[in-house]
Formats: sequence, C-alpha cells, structure tokens
Amino acid sequence: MTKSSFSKPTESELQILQILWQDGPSPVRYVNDLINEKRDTDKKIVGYTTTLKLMQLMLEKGLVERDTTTRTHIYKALVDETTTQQNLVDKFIDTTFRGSAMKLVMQALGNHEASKEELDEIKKLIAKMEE
Amino acid sequence: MTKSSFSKPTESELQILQILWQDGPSPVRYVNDLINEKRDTDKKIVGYTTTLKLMQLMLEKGLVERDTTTRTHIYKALVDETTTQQNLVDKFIDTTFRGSAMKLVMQALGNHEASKEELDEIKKLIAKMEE
DNA sequence: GCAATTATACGATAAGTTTCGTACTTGTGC
DNA sequence: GCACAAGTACGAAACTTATCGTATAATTGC
Repeated sequence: MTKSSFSKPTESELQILQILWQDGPSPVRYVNDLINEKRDTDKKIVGYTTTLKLMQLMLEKGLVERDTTTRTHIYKALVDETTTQQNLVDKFIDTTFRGSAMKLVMQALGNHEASKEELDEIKKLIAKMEE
Repeated sequence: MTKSSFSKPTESELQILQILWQDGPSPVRYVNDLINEKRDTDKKIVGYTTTLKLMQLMLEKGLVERDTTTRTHIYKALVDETTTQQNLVDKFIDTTFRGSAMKLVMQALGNHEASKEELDEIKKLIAKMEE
C-alpha cells in the first residue's frame, strides 16, 4: 500500500470505526448513543441523523458494510484496525515529526505514564530489534 | 492547556510551520518553492498565491508573525514546535489508539527502522522512568 | 387496527479549508 | 524614466466534511 493510495478516514469516521472495532457490528442508534455519552461536556449532542448519514457515507466509501436483513441495519467495519492505525501512524510521523519515528516514540514515551509491565514489554521489543 | 482550548493547525498549516521551524523565518516564495519541491509526484503544484493566502490566514490566527519592514515579508513561527507536537501527539493517541500511549509506542517502534544509538537513547529514557 | 414510536433515505445547508484570479504596489535593469 | 519582474491584498469559487430537517416506511403496544 503506497502512501497516496491510502484514503485516511476523517476524525468522525475514525470515531465510528473505533466503536465498531471495539464492540463489533452495531446499529446506528448504539453508535450514536456511545458518541454522545463519551463526548466532552462542552461539545453539543450529535443528532441521530448525523451519525446515520456519516455511516451511510462510510458505506459508500467501503469503510463499512451493513446487514439489512432486519429493519435495524447492523454496520460492521470493513477496514482492519491495526492496518488503519499503522497507516495513520506513518502519515502522522511524516507530517508532524518530519519522518522521524524515533522522535515520536521519545515524545510519546516521555510524556505519558507507563506501568512496569508496559515498560517491560517495550524493553523486550527493543531487545528483539537489537538481535 | 486543556484539550479543547488547543487549536489544531490544519495539515497545510502544519506543513508551513515545519518549514519555518526547520529553516527559520522565511519569505512566502521560499516556503512555496519548498512545498512544491517536496510534494508527491502525483500531486499538482501549489500556486504562489495559495501559499500566500494560507500564511496570511495563519497570521490572523496568531500561528505566525511577520516582518514587513522590507517589501518581501518575512514570516516567523509563533507557536513552539515541541509544544505543538505534544498537543498533536496527545490528540492522536486519543483518536487513533483510544488513549493508549503505549500502543502507539509499540506500533511506531515495531514498524520503523532504528539505529543502535536511537535504541540506546530510548533505553536510557526507560531506565530513567523506572527509577 | 391504529396511534405512537423508531428506523432509514436523502436533500439542503453550514462551516471550514484550499485554491486561484485579478488588481494593485514596489523594486530593478537598462 | 519606464517597462518588466516580483511582491502583496483580497474576493470568490471549489471542495470537503458535518449537521440536520423532513419525508416515508416498518414495528410495537394496547
């Protein structure tokens, strides 16, 4: 997959994908409810038809598919979570860190809490990379 | 700085900021030339007035300032590179990794080449975090 | 059976970003 | 001095994304 052939989901689309990845195939109502529950207090409620429209557009783009055998359509993510994350990370490194993955790692590592287990996991990965 | 009070630069604005951060205060012509030199082959050339307009808008937003004592105005970044990166990383972790900084670190680390020196630097940081 | 509820479809609008044409101004070369 | 090159200002169009109103269809409760 080249950089240019990867179509980046918008922030709203990504938010919906996150829910579908985490909770599995879901109806619009469920997704919309979650979005509103988790929103920052200062942001206003997203209307049901807004989420519906977004998910319909995602269907056209091939980001999701849906089961229409029941009246309440069930939407399912068609793009893979890890692959999408990887694409987004690559692009992010490019635009925000001028291509330096290690600068991103240092920045993310240095500014966020990490448990002993997480640090051990990272150390293990580094050891493997040094072989 | 709270999440909501941080105004995220657009991708075009970030591209311009990167140039100003890297090369220091620069005129519009210089920035526009660099953008076009570095662009992907499939993307078309960005007109001079387009870049000019973007930088004028960035001026209004307070992202840059300019020296107008000479005819050719010199633009300078007003926002700090590291601070901006930190803000963007935080937001990115939220939207793309559901808040897990460590998942981002693992992903970025595991999928990009790293020199021995870079790995050593990361190990040093981890050691410091373990104290 | 039918009123009320809940779902989808879809056009229109709003809002933000990017693009550029055109007018105007300032400096340069000869 | 003046034609030409190079700069800025700015309005407006083109695109993209997000939002919602309204119409319509299916389902449910009683």
